Order: sequence, then C-alpha cells, then structure tokens
Amino acid sequence: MKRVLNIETTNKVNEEVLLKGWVSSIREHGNIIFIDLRDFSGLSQIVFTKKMGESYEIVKNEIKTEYILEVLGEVKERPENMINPELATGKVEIKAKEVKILSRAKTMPFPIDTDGYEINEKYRLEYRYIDLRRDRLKNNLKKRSDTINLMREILRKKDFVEIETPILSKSTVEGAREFLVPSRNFKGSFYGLAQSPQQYKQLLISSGFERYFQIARCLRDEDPRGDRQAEFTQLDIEMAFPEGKEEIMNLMEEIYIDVTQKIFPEKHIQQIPFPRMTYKEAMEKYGSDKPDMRKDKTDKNELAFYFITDFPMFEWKEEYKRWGACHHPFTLPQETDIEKIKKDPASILAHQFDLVLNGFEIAGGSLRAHDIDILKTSFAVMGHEEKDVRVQFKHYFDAFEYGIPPHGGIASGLDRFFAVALEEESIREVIAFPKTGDNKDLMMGSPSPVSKKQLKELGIKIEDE
RNA sequence: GGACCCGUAGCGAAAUUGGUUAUCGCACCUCCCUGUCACGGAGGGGGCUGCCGGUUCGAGUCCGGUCGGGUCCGCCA
Repeated sequence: MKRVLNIETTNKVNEEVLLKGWVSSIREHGNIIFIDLRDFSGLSQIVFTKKMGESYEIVKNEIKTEYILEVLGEVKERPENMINPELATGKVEIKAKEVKILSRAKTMPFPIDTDGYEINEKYRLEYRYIDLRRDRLKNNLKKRSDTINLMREILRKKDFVEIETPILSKSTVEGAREFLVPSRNFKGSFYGLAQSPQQYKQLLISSGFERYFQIARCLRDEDPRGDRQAEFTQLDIEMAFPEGKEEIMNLMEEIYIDVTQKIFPEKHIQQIPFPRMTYKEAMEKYGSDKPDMRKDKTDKNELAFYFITDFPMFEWKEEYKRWGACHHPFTLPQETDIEKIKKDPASILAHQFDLVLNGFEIAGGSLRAHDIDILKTSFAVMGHEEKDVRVQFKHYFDAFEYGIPPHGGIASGLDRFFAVALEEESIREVIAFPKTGDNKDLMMGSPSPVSKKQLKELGIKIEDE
C-alpha cells in the first residue's frame, strides 16, 4: 500500500491510509491514546483505542516520542466540537487499525517543539541533525531551496549557463586567506580552496560562455561572525558585453524582486527600482558603505534594497603598508589614464557596486578590466612585481592576450539574504550544518588530528609545542 | 591577535550581603483517566554547580587560571 502524507489525509475522508512519520506527542487517557504523527508535510492526529487489541498494547507500553511509525488507519471527519483550527489537518483524524514501529529513539537531548533560540547553541550544533527536526529550521531550509530553484529558473530563461568551477584551486596573493590543501603527489605544494569562482568565471567569458552563473560554494579561512562563515554560498553571475553596470544591477534587482514576491510574499520592498547611492554619499550621510535604509526598523517585513555605487578602486592596507583592491584587482577603474592611476590611487573610482539589504551587504559586482595594461597597472599600484604576478596569474594574463570581451558580473551572498528574509540574526540559522565562531564543527568534531601515516604520505611534519 | 558576556540535573531557569539537605518548569520513569491536541492528576529518579587552584570557620556565590559557547574589533580582494 502506498504511503500517504499527513497533509493529503484531508481529502481522503473515510479512506484507508498508510501514514509514516515521527511521534511528535503522545496524549494518553487510559483507554484512548492520541498520537501526533509528524512528517515533512505536517501533523496528523492518530486515535488509538482498546478495540485495536494487541496493537493498542504496543502503543501503550512501547511507543515514545520521536519513535518512527507506520500507521494503517481510516481517515475520519472530526465532530464539529473536536476540530482543531490550529492544525492544517485539524478537520480530520486517523482511526488507527495497525501500527508498526520502524525505528526507536532515545530521549532527545533538548526540546524540538520550540523555536530553539533558548537552547545553548553548542548543544544545537553538536546534535544538529536533531536540531533540524524543529519546524523553524525545516522552514528556513525549505525556503532556501525554493529560492535557489527560482533563481536558477530566472537565469536559465535568460540564457545563463550554470557551470561548476573547481573548489580545489590555487593560492594567490590577493584576497582572503585561503584554506590550504596539501598535495600528496607533489609534496610541499598546496591547493588553495576557492574563495570565489572569480577568475574561473572570467575565463569562461573568454571561452565564449557569454552568460554564466553558479550557485557557488566559497571558502575563506577568516574568523567567522554572525553574518559570516568559513564556507558560504553565493549566487555567482558573469556576463559578456553588458550594457554598462546598469544591466548587471538590473538583473540582480529583477531576481530579488521576483524572489521576494514569490517566496516571501509577506515582505514588501521599500522602493522599486532599488535606489542608487554613491559610496561617497553613503559615507558622508550615514558613515557606512552599507547603511540600513529601512524607514521603519520595527517593521519586520520591510526590505530596503539599495545599490551603493562608485566605490574607490584602491584602499590603503595598513597591515601590509601598501595599496590593496577595494573590491578585487580585476575591477575596471573609472579612470583609463594609466599615469593618473599610478600617481594618485586614492582618487580613482571603480565601476563597482554593492547591493545592500537592511544594512547587510548581500551582493557585490563590477565591470572587469579587460584591457591588459589596466590590469597590470592595478597590480603595480598594489605593489606586486609584474614578474611575480605573471607567474601567479599566468593563466589570467594569457587568457586576456588571447582575447576577452568586455564583461562584468556580480556575486550575491545567499546566506545573508536568507538570514534577513527569514528574520534570523545569524546565518547559522539558515545553513544546515554551520560551524562555530572558531570554525569548529561540533557535530563532526572537525578539524581533527590525522594519523602519522596520512601526514607522512603528504610529507608533513607537525611541530611539537 | 585583542576586548567583553555566559557556563547550576537531559534542556531552560532560580538560589538575599558568602551561611542548613541547591529550588522550579519542561523532559524522563511508575500509576490513574475514552476526546485530548503543549491533555490533566498522583508519585518518583536524576547534581563533583564545566574543570584546576586560591581566599574563608564556611564558596554555586569572591579571586586567579583553564576549557567550552556567544558577541564585537582586527581580518573578511
């Protein structure tokens, strides 16, 4: 017999159904027992009475909360005074005939019928697979999935091609600290885990994939925050021959408007089209390059999207005593005079923009430098010797010499968007298996030491304390 | 790398200025109950108060260290 979902019972009155799911709660009344059975579609109330005979004894003596059951029963309309309006299936109940225990369960380490905020997060992270049983997290991950599906649909309709790029990549001078992966075949050499598909996607443009996108996992070995994790997901987009940066901004805007209307219909966008504000104006007026522009910050359904444009090309990195890229070195400066760029880097603006939502940077994009001399100039300003850059970015410079169209793109941090849209303070609440503030996975127990054999294979020696 | 906050049964909390046997709710176990839906009622078990050290006649409470979790700064092209 085919299994029926709880939610489907509402239109199967007087039919026999086979339900499978988790025991959410048990209410025993001596000679009648109610069990709320939970599956992915919701709850059903199952009624067990002594008429069941032996099965009733199993329910009475053996079944506990979170046991997984198979229940054969008949859908019955509830009498008027027993309807539960709180429940989607509240107008019916299941009169059980047979029950089978599919899996037994220990007592849960913490309650799962609450929103979970009250529980110390270390327990929730250690037993994440149990934490994910709670409705709030299930809903968050479901909405996440729906959104990503919709984004794919929108982009595919516009002829964007989804292409996967390597995670095992190369360590480079610029950018965030990379996770390093030792090579077994080449002892002493390392892969860098991709902190973004940036270079790959630009190379794909040179290949003629004029419209690329990817739901890309990115990895950065920096300290996490409430809105940052070592690994995170971004909607990564790149296009050839854009009609200026406006085309890229408009595309991002279209995607987020559609997502909001279809997946988060209770939300309202403060202003469409998304307002544009220059970096200079944002800093002068709000002292931030990601101001929270909500008109009513107590309105949890208000989404204030804003584009911040015209970022500086370079910023002084005090730690390294040199110039660095405000966005990344591949950005197109607004100034094309190479001498002017070299002379006064601080004055140079970039064709770069961020998308800000309620005070969070949720996307950053730019037109890219496709002129190789401009690219070289940017690296020179940042104090990198041309020959070093030539070695590290050989592929990149080579590709440019083989020809690359004008192009640009954007990357949107999806975890942050979901945190805002789902009214979560931490992106950990919208990620299935997040890590702690020092990048530990409390559930898997990673990072973890490895055997001497593994280290030897990799040619690695660990220094003693 | 730095600053701050937190740590008491499985979970969440309480415990006056340091003072009897560390309290309560949920969960768990036993029993009662045929209409509950966070059912209700009666009873019960469960604690090295994170760990180590110090102050004191006496420490859950004060001090130092350490471990664990969180927030922020640095960092995050």
